[in-house]
This record gives sequence, C-alpha cells and structure tokens, in this order.
Amino acid sequence: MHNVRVPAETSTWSIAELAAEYDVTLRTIRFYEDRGLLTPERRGTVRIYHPRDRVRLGLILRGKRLGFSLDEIATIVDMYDAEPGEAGQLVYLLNQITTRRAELEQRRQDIDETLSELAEVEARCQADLNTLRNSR
Amino acid sequence: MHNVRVPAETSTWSIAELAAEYDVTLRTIRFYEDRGLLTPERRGTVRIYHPRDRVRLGLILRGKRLGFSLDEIATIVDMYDAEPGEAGQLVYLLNQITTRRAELEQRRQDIDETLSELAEVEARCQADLNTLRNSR
DNA sequence: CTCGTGATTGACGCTTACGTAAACGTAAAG
DNA sequence: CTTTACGTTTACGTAAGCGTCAATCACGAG
Repeated sequence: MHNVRVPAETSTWSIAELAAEYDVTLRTIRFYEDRGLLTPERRGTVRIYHPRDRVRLGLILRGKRLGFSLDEIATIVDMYDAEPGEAGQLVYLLNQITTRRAELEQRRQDIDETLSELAEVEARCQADLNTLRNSR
Repeated sequence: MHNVRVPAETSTWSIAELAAEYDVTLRTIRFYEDRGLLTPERRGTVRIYHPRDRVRLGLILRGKRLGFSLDEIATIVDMYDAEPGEAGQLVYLLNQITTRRAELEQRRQDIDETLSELAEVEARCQADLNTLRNSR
C-alpha cells in the first residue's frame, strides 16, 4: 500500500504538494522564492509552505496569466499584506492601486475587443462552411 | 521651417511614422517582421507599410498587453485575414477561436477578481488613513 | 559636392523566467 | 545496510524580446 497520509492538521505543504496543486515545477517555486515572492519556513533545509505562501503562489500565477512581470507581481502581491504603516506609505499604496486599476481596465477593454472580433471571424467561418456544404 | 509634409494620399507609412504612432522602436517593428508578423512592401530596400500592416501592428501590441507570446499572437492575427479555404481549415480556425475565447474569458475573470481585491485593499488603506488623521 | 536626415543590414548584448543536469543530504521501507 | 523517495544547492543553458552599436546606403537641400 502507498501509505496515504491523512495528516490531522495539514495547514502546511511540501514544495512538491504545492507544485502539483498549481501545476508548476519545483524549479519555478524555488525561483519565485529567489525573487523574494515566497518566503517559506525552513525545517532544517527543507521548505515548509504555510497558507500564506499558498495564497501568494496563487496570486503570482494569476498575475502571470495577466501578463505582469515578476517584478510587477511582487509589488502587487506585497500590497495585499502590507502593514498599516505611516501616511506616506498608505498614500503610495493608494497611488499604486490607481495605476494597477488603470492597467487592468485597459486589459479588460483589450479582451472585450478581441472577443467581439473573434466572434466576427467565427461568424465568417460558419458562413463559409455553410456555403461549402450547400455547393456540394 | 520643418517641411511639414501633408501627402495627398497617406495610405502608407514609413517605419518611423508607425513607430511614433504606436510608441515602439524601429527595432521592435523590424523584429516583428523577422518573426513573420509583418510583411511590409519594399521600395528598393526601404519598407513601406500599408493599412493592413498598420492594423496588424495594432493587433500585435494588443496581444502583447494581454500577455500572449509572439507565437500565439501570430496564430491569432493570422486568423483575422485567413482566406476562406477548405473545410478542414475552417474547422481548425473555429477550434482555435474556441480555445482563444476560453483563455480570454479566464483572463477576464482574473482581472475582475484582481480589481475587486484591489478595491478591498484600497478601502483598508482609506480606513487606516482616516484613523491616522483622527488620532492626530 | 557635401552635409544632414532617415533608412538599411548585421551582429553582439542583455534581461526575464525558468529548464536541466550534477552532486549531495536525509529519512523511512524492505 | 541498501534502496527509494523526496528534498537540497550550485551552476550552466536557453528561448523570447528586444537594445545597442557599427557600417553602409540614398536622397534632397544648400
């Protein structure tokens, strides 16, 4: 038997478990740590990932899907668990948010345009297919 | 005076004009040609860009904003001016469209999630700022 | 003719985001 | 004890997407 462990309290993950869950390689996860995006606990030399790390990995991958660079993703993700801090920090954060929001809205517009254009192409294809079928 | 040319019929552009309009470098435009994304006319050795090329450049840059690779962009952009062709081609195109649509809708969902989370962070920031102001 | 402007083709460099060994440690199972 | 599974660091390799010279034409103005 394969010794299917059902840990009493799995609020931590190994690097392999996280990799499997998000379908990335170990290399990728270690690389993100190298870039300061993840900071897992160390038990000896072994990495232990906590819920916080898991959430951040999800955010990182979503950022990637949106076409942000890892540097950009770093500033975005760090906004999520920023300490209250002083007024200057807060104002900086608010400005960052405004900037990112503008970018995201631009992207959404790009998506909507592309989707409607794809719909046109699709309609043309369907029409051409029908023409082919009728001329047979 | 700077000899502001107002050509009687500007349905073509130089590489510099296109670069200025889309705010990219000449190198970038030539690179896209190298990758088969643009195919300008040649007058001697000089590149002449027609409306078709201009449109394609716009599509390419939009694709980049959406985080697609140049290879992916190539297949997308080529769908736009695909010849009617035979049934197999049309079916292939329709499948491509389905795939791209799914990707785009995933991205839009990513964007919406990110936007609403940014709104939360923003609210927290504003609240913290108010707290700071009141405790002064 | 000469100069300035704008174009061309190499060709090498650089950053990002990992892939891919190589060489090694550790702990449980057989 | 040896194997197996899983983890580690170090380090070189690579593909994409341009940046950045350098050397060279072509042409209109003066």
